[in-house]
Amino acid sequence: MNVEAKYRAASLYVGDLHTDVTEDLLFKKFSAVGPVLSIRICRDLVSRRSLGYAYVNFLQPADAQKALDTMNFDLIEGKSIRLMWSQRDAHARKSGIGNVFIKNLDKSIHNKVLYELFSAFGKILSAKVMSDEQGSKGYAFVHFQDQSAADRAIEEMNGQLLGDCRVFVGRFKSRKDREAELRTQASEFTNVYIKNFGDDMDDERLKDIFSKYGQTQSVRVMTDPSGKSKGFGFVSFDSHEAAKRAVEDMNGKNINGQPVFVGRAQKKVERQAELKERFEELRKARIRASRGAKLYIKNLDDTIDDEMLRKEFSAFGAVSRVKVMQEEGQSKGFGLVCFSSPEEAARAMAEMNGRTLGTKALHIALAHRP
DNA sequence: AATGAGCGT
Repeated sequence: MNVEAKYRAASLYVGDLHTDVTEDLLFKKFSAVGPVLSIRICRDLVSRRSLGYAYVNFLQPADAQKALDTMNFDLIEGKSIRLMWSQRDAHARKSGIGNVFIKNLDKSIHNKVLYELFSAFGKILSAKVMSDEQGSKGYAFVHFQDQSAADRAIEEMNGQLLGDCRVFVGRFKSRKDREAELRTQASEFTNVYIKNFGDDMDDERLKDIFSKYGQTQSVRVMTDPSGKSKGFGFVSFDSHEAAKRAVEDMNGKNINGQPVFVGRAQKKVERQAELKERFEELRKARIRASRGAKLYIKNLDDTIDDEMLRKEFSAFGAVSRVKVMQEEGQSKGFGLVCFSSPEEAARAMAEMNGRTLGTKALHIALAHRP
């Protein structure tokens, strides 16, 4: 074995390091196992800030093995370090072979316990419970060296009760694969959401209306505590084809004399994510629209308030917002006026800049940050 | 509910 290969065999990767951890500290820690040839904490080229991982190069491979066996998940600066053999082949690390995803993991289960639980199935390259300042996030990854070990772990562990939770254990899927899978599931929906049918509705009648599209599994009109319809409900069909027909045929049709919305039922989180995204879009659009349409006004007379400012500026266009900045009910002497277009704002600035309002001459500029 | 991050001299 040449020199390089020999040292390679004694190199450990240390991940999940606190950024304050120094070479010195690591040297002291790992020297307790055996002679350390070198330590390298990887740092940002410019800021020199730790990237949160390091290499520990032992002189003897046996010492590296010993460190791996005895120091994995030890806490440094309160963070559990993750030890692995240095594996420089990116494909070997990222192929996903042998990688297992675990969710619904009892929060009391930490890295070491996870490692011990799963090492029964084969050699583990890396194990990690995802966590934040609050502790475990309830999901984890165990990367086995061999796919066969991963398969055994899935077979044996999926659905087991660990602590108070029945864990899910399955093959790891990349984000891309996972998203594709979710899209496929969504496209094969069987559950249908119906809204805007008013309060004159019950399960039986809703079932009557939708049964013509296929066999239903469950039909439910959502009600308030007094039992009154909330105007929306769900119909779950046996087949996707039936659900699809129901959506295609019923969406926009009248029930109780009003057009109803009929579409794929979304999960709550999915719906929330969509609403959030839509809200974000709206916010961005508003910012885009207000670019160049917002005036910053200084040297305001103390007596000028929102209403007066609005009145003065409305002559130049549609004022969407006015605000005289205040502190303890007292004008701070400056404010903002937003128009619906940059043209209106420019006109207002040309006409009003320097004009006296009350006792003082206005100083107007375009507000830069919308 | 949740499908990482991470590889140098």
